[in-house]
Amino acid sequence: MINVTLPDGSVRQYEKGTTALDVAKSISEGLARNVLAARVNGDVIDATRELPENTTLQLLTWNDEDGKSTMWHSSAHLMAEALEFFYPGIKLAIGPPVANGFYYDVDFMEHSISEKDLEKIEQKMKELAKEKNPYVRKEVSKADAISYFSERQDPYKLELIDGLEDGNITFYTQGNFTDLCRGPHIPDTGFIKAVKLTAIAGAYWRGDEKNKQLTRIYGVTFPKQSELEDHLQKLEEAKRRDHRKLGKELELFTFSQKVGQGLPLWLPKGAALRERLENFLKKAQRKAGYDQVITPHIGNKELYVTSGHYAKYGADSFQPIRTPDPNEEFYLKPMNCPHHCEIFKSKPRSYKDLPARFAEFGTVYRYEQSGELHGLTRVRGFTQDDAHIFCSQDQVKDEFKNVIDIVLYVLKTLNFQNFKAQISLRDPENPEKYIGSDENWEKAEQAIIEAAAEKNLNTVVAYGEAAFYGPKLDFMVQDALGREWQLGTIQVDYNLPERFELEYTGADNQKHRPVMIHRAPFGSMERFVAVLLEHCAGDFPLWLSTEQFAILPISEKYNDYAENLSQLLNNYDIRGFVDDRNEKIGKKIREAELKKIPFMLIVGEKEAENKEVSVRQRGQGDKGSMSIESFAEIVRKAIEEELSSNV
RNA sequence: GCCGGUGUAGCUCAGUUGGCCAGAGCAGCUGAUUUGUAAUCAGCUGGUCGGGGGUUCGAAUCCCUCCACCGGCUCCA
Repeated sequence: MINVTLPDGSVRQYEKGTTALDVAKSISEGLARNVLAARVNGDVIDATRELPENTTLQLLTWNDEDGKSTMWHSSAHLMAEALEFFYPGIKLAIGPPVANGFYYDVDFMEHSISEKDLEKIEQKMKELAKEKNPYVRKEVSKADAISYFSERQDPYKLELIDGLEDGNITFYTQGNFTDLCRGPHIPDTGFIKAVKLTAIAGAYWRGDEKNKQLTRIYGVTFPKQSELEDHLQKLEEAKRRDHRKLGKELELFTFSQKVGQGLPLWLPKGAALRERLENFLKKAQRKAGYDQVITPHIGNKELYVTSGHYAKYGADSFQPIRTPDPNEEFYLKPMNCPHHCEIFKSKPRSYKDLPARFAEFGTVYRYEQSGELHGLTRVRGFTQDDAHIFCSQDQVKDEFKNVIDIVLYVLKTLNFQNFKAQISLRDPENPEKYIGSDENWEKAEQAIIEAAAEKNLNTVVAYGEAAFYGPKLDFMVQDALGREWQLGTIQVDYNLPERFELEYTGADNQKHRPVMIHRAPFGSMERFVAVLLEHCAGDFPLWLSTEQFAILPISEKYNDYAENLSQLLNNYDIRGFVDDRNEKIGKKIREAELKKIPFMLIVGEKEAENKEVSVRQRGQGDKGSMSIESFAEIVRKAIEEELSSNV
């Protein structure tokens, strides 16, 4: 007999040879139908494998992340089976589950495949799924594994086997398909009820662009057709919120082939939005003791030789700007830090001057690979809400906490609840990759960890993700498709103060090297606006809206009254316009709603007589009539509330 | 940069077995209408069919090439 401990703490006894699936059946048939895999003593294994004598068991279903990924992993095998049916002789590389489904990388050899072929592959997968073929696990020796894939002339699997230990190799077979695989897998293909192959893309073998490029097919499967439909609906919603689409519709920004790839043009409404965000942050920074500075868009080559960026990125960036003097070269600035270092150096500094905080909305240019460009999130010219703090090592922690406060204020004011904070530290295995003394690194890493803890941040620690010049703390949020984007960042830098030979005089009258902290709460104006657009679907908070109200006269007779109201609201510092076109009220309302204007003020005979306005709120409909003063008060209070989210 | 896809009016899109002057809706302009909470009606304007080259009696449609965009890969100070 074996003892099985379930998550609720209860212990049950079973015959030797019992599987997780048997346990599920003993609890209920319904549960058994939903069990995709099992967590046994911490490891996720097939639900069909024999349980050890003392087992802590958790049955995994579609509601568990591990259940889901097991299903998707099995789906990748199912897709491979279908692919081999249509394209005999193809070579399979790897087929793992990912965040939103699975993929398989395939070398199609002489075959070619396009999106049109996906449907027939889906159909075949569904057919195969209906056969309810079990996924059968088999342990094989390394020699047998090699001989199996040698016969099939699959160089990719052979390379993978080469890296595996003998005695630790397993094959999984379902139907007519056998694959090298660690598993685990779902009990049989019948669990897969809905299939959607989503995309074809290129991917390099082992992610190295020197290797052969394979064809990657992405797909997603579900245990119910309705779940697939929900998923597709979510994708539609994501498309609706896409910042590129909204940016065009709301006339915020555009691109021009003539101006160049990745170089956004901010339209009047977009520029107004940006200005509001900048002022919002400037105000917060002023309170936090920052000084605003301004530096030019280009810098002498010497500046970047000193900073080290010339050696590292010179050849892959925008090429130099020349002058009539053949010995002179200027570069577009790829970052603001070197300029700010020179500002620090502009006069002797004392410890009493520290921390010095220089802030600039600095526009920088980076030659990103053309395939990397994406709307406003990845561009070649962008404006960082940059600042550099020069402080002593002892001040790092407090400065970090102050910056965290600003970042949180920004995220909270704009209603980003689902952000992640990542602490990036050294890779303990490769200490030689980093510059700066061990002691300073130790101190800085500790300072970040403590600052984050004291600010109650929910953090993940990533070893080896630090920059070569210092550890950092990044804030990530998700876009409409669930892709993660880094917004705010705070980085410690030991490199530039060294290279620029920055120093200050300490209380001991000795020269000391300051620590530099880079930070950008938005990240960049471009990326932040993009993510914000997707986050709020274009429904900006009132304080950010370019047009806070639209006055809609019922007929042209009331245009004068409307114009007066508009002036009045302007005096209250509320922005908006009068839609004095000769159109029906229904049309004016529709268009104002589509333009995402927060308040529509409808005026006609009644309102003109009673000196009132009829207020309609975006997405909520009629709010009734009131005086213009009451309306102004409502707006004032709403904005005050939006901006008061103190940390 | 690489793989795959797309490019027709300001916007959204029809039109591709090569063939009458390249179409629609919205937007814009003109006029009628003077309107009560998500589209009033009529007329008009607008396109080197992404750029260049080629095949053909004839090209939006077929071929070559370049550019941009989209989905990925790689990269991201």
